[in-house]
Amino acid sequence: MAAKSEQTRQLVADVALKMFREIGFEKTTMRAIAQEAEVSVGNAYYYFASKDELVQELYIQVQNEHAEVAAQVLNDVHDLAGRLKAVLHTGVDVMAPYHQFGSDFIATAIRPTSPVNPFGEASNAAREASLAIFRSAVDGSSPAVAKKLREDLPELLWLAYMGVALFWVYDKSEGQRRTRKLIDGAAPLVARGLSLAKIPGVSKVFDDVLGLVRSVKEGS
Amino acid sequence: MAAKSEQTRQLVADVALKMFREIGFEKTTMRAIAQEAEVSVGNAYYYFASKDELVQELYIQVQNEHAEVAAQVLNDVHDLAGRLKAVLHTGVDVMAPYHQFGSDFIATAIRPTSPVNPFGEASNAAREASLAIFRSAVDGSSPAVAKKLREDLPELLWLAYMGVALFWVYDKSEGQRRTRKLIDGAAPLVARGLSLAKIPGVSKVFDDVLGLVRSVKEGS
DNA sequence: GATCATTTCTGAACGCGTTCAAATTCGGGG
DNA sequence: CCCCGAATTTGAACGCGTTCAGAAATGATC
Repeated sequence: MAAKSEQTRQLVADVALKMFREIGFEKTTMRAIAQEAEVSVGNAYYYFASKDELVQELYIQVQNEHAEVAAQVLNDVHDLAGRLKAVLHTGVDVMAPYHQFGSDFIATAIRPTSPVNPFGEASNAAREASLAIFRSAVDGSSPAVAKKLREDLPELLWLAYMGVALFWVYDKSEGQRRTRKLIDGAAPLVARGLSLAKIPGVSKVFDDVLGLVRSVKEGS
Repeated sequence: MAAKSEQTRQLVADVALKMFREIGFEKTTMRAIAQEAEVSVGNAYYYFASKDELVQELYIQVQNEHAEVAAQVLNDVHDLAGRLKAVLHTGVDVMAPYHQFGSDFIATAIRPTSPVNPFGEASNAAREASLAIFRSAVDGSSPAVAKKLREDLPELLWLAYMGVALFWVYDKSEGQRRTRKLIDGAAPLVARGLSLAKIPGVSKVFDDVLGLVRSVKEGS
């Protein structure tokens, strides 16, 4: 029965995520996970090559939940500011249970060799899923976003989202109220700022920003 | 002789920084530092409570060097774009020897409990020194920056600088050419973007951005 | 049911950052 | 010169993430 193997894997992952949530990253030792799941340490390593891979498991799960919840909410909102708010707020919502875990997660994720590094190979799928949310938020908005912005905007918004996530990690206000405030304030501002692209003097600056983004994105 | 104590401290710090530069963060173990400096492991810990504090030593040294070099270069440049370029390029210059060390440094620094966290208490002095560079770059520029921007701009630029540093860490192009390109492209764009603040329709958006920044910066 | 390769599992061991009780060295007062 | 409290130094020990040789369970083949 191949299910037995998968069962052990799930057991370890479930125990780990539960402990991450309840007692944080550092106190959740591999030995403690193994003991709680009633397997040997080596057995946990048979399924997860490192503690980081257990973090990746969490990352994927949170990401999937975000995509699901955001898609739901986006059905009812049509202006760009509202859609941005929706995506960002739902993002913070799904991360909420892991707030105390956040700084350790980011310290792990920021290392280029980490499987959870959002810019890295190992999380291509997760990043694409996350990018798709922003693409949907932009493409589905009415009034429509200026054509020339439509291609690069989702990626820039996703980058901004990484910034919001960083802000959220450091946000010690109760319920991370300041992050909510930032989202509520920034989303309409971004929408209004983008609408300025029609003003002739401003348009050129926008073009140059996009040009710079594109030239820097590619290597060389 | 109190100098003997200081001598040991310096010896440990010097050996550590040299090893950080030459073989990176992970291979520079506390045991290796102790052995190279010909002291016991415990003795190294007598002067530095953790490996992180040795990283802090490096951080302060790099910061001081940046302040010094930047102040020098700023004497000869007067337009905002040029001054920004100068500060950013010199920043990258002084970090250069530690590029391979960068990701480990940032992973350490991003943890709120770390002494090198740029937003944390322990590096107030270093942050103020860094902020002062940007304040000088803004205040000393001619033509002058719009009055209403002058107070908050240095902090925002410093924040952007943190972003550039992050980009630099991930930049695997030879000599970090892409980071240089980003700086050369972004600095004039920022200067031009700021000059748009005079356009009536744009001015209001700027005001709102500043208002948001201020309201989010303070708690609650 | 016996055989055997493969998958799954075990726990001791390694090197790491860090801690700490004890040993050593130092410097000033008798 | 000697003594003593403080500063400095030592190295064994702890818990951590990770590794790995080998034991146990599994399932395909006859």
